[in-house]
This record gives sequence, structure tokens and C-alpha cells, in this order.
Amino acid sequence: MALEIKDILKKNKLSVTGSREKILSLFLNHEGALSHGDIEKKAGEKFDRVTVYRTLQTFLEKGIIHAIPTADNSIRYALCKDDCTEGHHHDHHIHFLCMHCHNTYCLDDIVTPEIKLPDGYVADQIDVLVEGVCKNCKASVTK
Amino acid sequence: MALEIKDILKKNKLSVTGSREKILSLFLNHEGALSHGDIEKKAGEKFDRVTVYRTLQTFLEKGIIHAIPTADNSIRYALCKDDCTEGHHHDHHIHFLCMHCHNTYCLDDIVTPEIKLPDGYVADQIDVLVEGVCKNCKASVTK
DNA sequence: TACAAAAAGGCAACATTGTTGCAAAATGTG
DNA sequence: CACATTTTGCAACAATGTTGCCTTTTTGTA
Repeated sequence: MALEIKDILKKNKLSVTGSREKILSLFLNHEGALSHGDIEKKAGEKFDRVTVYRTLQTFLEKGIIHAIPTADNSIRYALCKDDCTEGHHHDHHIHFLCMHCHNTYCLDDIVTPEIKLPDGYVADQIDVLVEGVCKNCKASVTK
Repeated sequence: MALEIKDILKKNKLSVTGSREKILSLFLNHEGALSHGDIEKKAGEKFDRVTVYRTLQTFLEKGIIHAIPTADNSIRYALCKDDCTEGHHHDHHIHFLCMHCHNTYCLDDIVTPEIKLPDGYVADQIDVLVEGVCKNCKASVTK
């Protein structure tokens, strides 16, 4: 695992540092997306707030993670699939926000649908956000 | 126009005040969505920041406006259609963010598509965000 | 391995954004 | 018009993001 993390960093021409390894491992070990706040909390007291901001920014630019829009002023981030490279995302899955556990999941198997736009509009990127109850919570609620 | 604004407020059982009239008129006179910051700027020095927050909150609760998620930490708001009432939105249009003019438009004619979720997931609300170039900007750019 | 250059981290100070409590002012109603 | 209720503005605060600068770490190279 530790090897895998270093490989990801190296593949993206990033120097291997403690904070990058730590933050990347948080993403690898957590199903679902993380907000900046989540990361600060999970990382403990180890890193400066500024370092977290800068690391996330770097990961975003390199295409290691992607940002997921939300309606509550707290952007969340999740790992990209392997075929994302710098400045070239292939982010066509949809995002699912569970109202119960408040996790955000990337549903990689669900592809964003085609959208017919009015004349004159040109689409570049499509984001689909679904809000509801996730698999895990559904199971425990109906129990 | 002034009458219309008061009517909207009264229909929602809100007292008619200067700030509510002003903020509502901003929405009525602006094609596209507004962020909190936009409103503060457009309103000039007239209102306290807190009043803007509280007014937006109230409008949201009453179903006069709806929130549009974004990936840049600045929620935008836009007027709801007439058939939205308190706690009961009919918000099935898609949202278009223009990368050129940075406006957000509600494309009321485009209905959110059906999404087939994996087993166990239950959808409650679907938000579609399309990023690209809008009609107006396309025209001026290709010129 | 040692070293210099480059990159990243930490700190402090600051800017922006959002929240809360309370007193003053405006609103709706009889 | 007077009164109860609602809304506003203010002040203080909390949380979140940003910037510059200096120190530490990392990297590539000899």
C-alpha cells in the first residue's frame, strides 16, 4: 500500500512528502468523498491548514482527485480513476449524496446521460448529483 | 412590477420590507442565478450582510428561490417556478454554467433525465449541472 | 554520499465568509 | 393609532481561505 501511494505521486511528477502520502492514503482508505474539513480532522493535528489546502490544490491540478459540487458550501473531493491525467479528466460518472450518512459516493458504473441543450448552448462537462439514501443506509433503515 | 413583487411576498405570507423587495427585484431583473456575494454587491451599501443571509434563507424555506450547487464554494440562487411552494419544490430543470460569462442559467425546458441507480440506492432529488458556453457568449465568440 | 537547487511545509498575518444574540426599528392588525 | 410580532442592524465572534516569507525537506547530480 505504501508503495502504491508513492507510485501515484511519482507518476504525477510530484515529490514524495509526508503530507501528500498521508492525505492520499486518507482518500485510498475512505469510501466516498472527503471535504477539506474532513481531511483536517482525520489527519489529526499533524498538518498545517495551509498545507492541506495546497496539497488538495496540487492533486486537483494533477488530476489525482476531482471536486464534487454541493449545495451546502463544502466542496468534496474524491479520487479520480486511473485514466485521468493532468488537465484531462474523464469524469463521467455520477455522484450520490446520502441524506442519511451524509457521505458522497462516486457511482463509477453509472454514466452521465446525454443532455439535449437548446440551440446555441455548447456543453463541455456534465455533472450529475443525485441525493437520496445509499445502499448501506437503506439496509439499516428498513431493518 | 412593484406590485408583482409585493404579491409574491404576500402569497408566501412574508411581511413586505425594503430588503425583501430589493433582493427579490434583483432576481426578477437578472437573467441567471445570483450568489450571496453578487447580491451584496448589487444591493449597494444598503443592507447589512446579515440581512442578506437571512433573507435568502427565508426565500429558500418558502420556496421562492432554489439553491444551485457549484464546485467553487459559492452557492448560487435562482427564482423558482410558480408551482414551487413551501417545502415542496418542483425543481426538475437543469442548470447551465457558462465558462465565458460565468453566469448560471436555469434551462427550464430541459428536464432532468432518468438515472438508473445501482440496487439499493434510492434517489430523492437529481441535480444536473452542465458547464460550457452559453448562447449569448457563443454568438459573440464565434463572430 | 554529499551538495546545491528546487520544491514543499510551517508560521503569521490577513481577508473573506458565515453565525449568533440583542436592542432598535419597521410591519401587520385590530 | 397603538400594540404585538417580525425584521433589521450592529457588534462580536467563528470558521474558512489566502498570501508572503523563511525554514526544512526532497530531489537530481556529481
